[in-house]
Amino acid sequence: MAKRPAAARKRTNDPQAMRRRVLDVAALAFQSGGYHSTSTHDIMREAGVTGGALHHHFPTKKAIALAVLRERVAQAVEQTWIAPVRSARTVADGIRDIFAGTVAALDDRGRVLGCPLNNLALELSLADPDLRNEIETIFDRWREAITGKLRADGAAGTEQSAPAEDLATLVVATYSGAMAMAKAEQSTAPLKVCARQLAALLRPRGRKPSSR
Amino acid sequence: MAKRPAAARKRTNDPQAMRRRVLDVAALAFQSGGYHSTSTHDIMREAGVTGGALHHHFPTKKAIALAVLRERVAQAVEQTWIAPVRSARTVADGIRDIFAGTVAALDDRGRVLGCPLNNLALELSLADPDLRNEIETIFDRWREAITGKLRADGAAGTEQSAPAEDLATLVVATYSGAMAMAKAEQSTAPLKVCARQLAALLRPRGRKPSSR
Amino acid sequence: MAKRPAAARKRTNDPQAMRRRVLDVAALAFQSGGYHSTSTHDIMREAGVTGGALHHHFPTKKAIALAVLRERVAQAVEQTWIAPVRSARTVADGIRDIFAGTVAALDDRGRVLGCPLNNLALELSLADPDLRNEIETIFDRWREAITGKLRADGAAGTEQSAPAEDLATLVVATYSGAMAMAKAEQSTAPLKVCARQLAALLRPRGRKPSSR
Amino acid sequence: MAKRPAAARKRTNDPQAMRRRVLDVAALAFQSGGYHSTSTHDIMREAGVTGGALHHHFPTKKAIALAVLRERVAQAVEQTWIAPVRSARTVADGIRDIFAGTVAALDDRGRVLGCPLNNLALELSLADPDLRNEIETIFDRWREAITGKLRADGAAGTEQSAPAEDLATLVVATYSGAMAMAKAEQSTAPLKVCARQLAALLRPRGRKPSSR
DNA sequence: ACATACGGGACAGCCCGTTACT
DNA sequence: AGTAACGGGCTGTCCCGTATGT
Repeated sequence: MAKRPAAARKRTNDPQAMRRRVLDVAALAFQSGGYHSTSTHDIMREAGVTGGALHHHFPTKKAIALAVLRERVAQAVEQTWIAPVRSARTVADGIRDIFAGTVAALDDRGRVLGCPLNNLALELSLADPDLRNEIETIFDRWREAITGKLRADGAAGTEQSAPAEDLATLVVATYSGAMAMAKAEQSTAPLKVCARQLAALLRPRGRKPSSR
Repeated sequence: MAKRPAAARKRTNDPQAMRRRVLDVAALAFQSGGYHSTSTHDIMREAGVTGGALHHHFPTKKAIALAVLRERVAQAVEQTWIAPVRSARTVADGIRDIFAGTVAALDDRGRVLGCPLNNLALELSLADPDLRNEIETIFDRWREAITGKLRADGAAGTEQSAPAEDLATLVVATYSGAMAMAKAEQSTAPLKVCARQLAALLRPRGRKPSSR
Repeated sequence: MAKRPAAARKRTNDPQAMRRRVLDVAALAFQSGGYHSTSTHDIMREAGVTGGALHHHFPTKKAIALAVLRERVAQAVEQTWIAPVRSARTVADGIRDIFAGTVAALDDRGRVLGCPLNNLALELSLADPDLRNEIETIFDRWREAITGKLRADGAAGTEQSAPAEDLATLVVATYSGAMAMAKAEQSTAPLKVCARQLAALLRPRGRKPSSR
Repeated sequence: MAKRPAAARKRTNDPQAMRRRVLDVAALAFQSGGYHSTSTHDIMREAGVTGGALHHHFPTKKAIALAVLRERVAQAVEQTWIAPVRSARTVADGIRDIFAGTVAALDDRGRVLGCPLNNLALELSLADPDLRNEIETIFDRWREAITGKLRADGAAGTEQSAPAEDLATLVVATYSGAMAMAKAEQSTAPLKVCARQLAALLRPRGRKPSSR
């Protein structure tokens, strides 16, 4: 009672899988070579998708970038930062583990590709307002997750010397910058160093901080 | 008996000026739109240079990028960071002033173009080893200048809790990351926040900060 | 137990209305921008029709063109020329009124789109024999209507100096050419001028024209 | 001590020849298939020109169309209409000869390609203001040449019953329309018919035509 | 030192048509 | 009858680099 003979090669419509494949390929390519260096043909070839199909799902290259930001980069930030920070005992613990995890992942791989958000942020922020907006949103959510956790820490007795928002900004900035340096030097050293510094900064100081 | 009247003569043999013009234009274009988004024709048009002349000075586009890194970006880092840090009273003072100066400069202008070194670093580090090398060198010099000054501070009695190299890395990373966020948000707020945090961090512990 | 609520139901099975909408949209688009400049997607979007539905009614783009010629352009010629000429008192009167009506219609609208038959004739006559054939047929019917009326006029006492077929050809050619010039100049002036000339030509010789 | 062996294939820069080749090919292609049906690749292949060279001389396809209008179509109108009309004994004679020449030329060839000006006029007048402007200019010059000659005829004793401008418009419109019909029917018959009618119209009234 | 002409190959986007599916 | 996914190929444009010419 098979509806279809196995021999006949048929096209099977599976838009979600195709869309997923395209975004996976594009996300990797954008991170490896950047947005402008990645041609739509590269994506098509790599994802095994024809031009017509690609154009059906993403009318322009920018649409791919937007979807990558929304459905891949945001998700990556969520998985590697937001969720771990929230589930960590304290922010300091979370950050330490996140840095350590990132370093381990990079050491496993050969090349340091850098932070996907940062890569696209620097390349596209000035190029297009829509993309910039999306990028900003991801940065905001990232920062807010840390802010929230810092406040929770404070409420739990771990006092901080500075406003939670500011500390969160510092953390995000330092991570981003360390990633940029790691990419430029092709070494995880900057990440390790910055992890230590941030840990020291976030560690409750032995005695009450004088004031400020 | 010249075919063209002297008045219409446009060609002024001044290779150095031409080279300078090309690099100025390219440096700005690379920062505004990135390396790949800037075509050689853009540069030619903007600099008022023909293809032949451009090719005479820079055989390839990569050569322009290299020259921009060596003669413009390195110089910018030298002027905005290395020299000020060296001539400052302490690292903390220097950094505070540098951040303040950067913020002021950005506020004057409309758009936040980001750190030229960082921009090119993220776009080109993986694309070409020569360029990556050049970028790494600039990062190194930058960090070393801070390291040296931190050591001098320490010798002068201002103690630091962490190795000078590590603190320098943190400073560079934080500045780079803050610049990335500033570019993404088109706001100088991240720079201001990070400046405050770095200042607190570099301030000798145990006693009240002088003022500010 | 439908998956979609009845309110959101959009699909109204009305093949004739859909077909009519497609042809209306296509006829206008072909006249405004030409056949080749109008994409099937333009038509689909404008008519609110999906690709499959369009393909169901018209397997190819050429089929749309054929249908537009047969069911829209031919009809337009019939309405604006053939019927008015037949029902006019004399050919001269009919032509005068037709030109006047056309001028009035164009003056009302902003742009002079030109004669739909002429537009498609010049663009498609050489491209496809079937289309050319259809176009020729419409031209023939147009000319024959005028020829017949001229003969009737002659039988009624209004003599003509030339064969009716030739005069009809002249009228059609002059109208077409005047329309082309009107389109090129975006002005109805050529039509007005040619209308006067044709009127003078068709006016019975030998005695003074009554008026106008 | 020859600098180079004769066997080596050399590139010889001949911009004018290349430009001429491109325009010749484009003019023919635009007339045969129309502007939109002619791809730039067609032109490149046919003219033996590479993409880079084509782009150097004509940055856009529209630039090719403009040049074709200015340097080929305008020239064709000048050669086939303006010059002959001016050098003819009377307008009537000139028009008769021009129509006859056109018919002869078309009969020689297999296909009736139509009037190049008219073809482009109908296809491009609404598409682009610059092109429309150029087309209008050519129409104007054409009409003015006839107008001028008509006035000269009048001064020489051959009276006309209508303003010279109007008669010129009629002539141009009738020729254009006859050409459109000729193209649609792939026959020179409409041209012959219209030639006779125009001749009769331009013949001074009141006395029998000499002969022919 | 500088200018113009040119070579090829890519780029993103769009085209028309078809096929799977409801 | 109608929808959405999909196939490839083509479009105009632009790219960087080089060769020819002054």
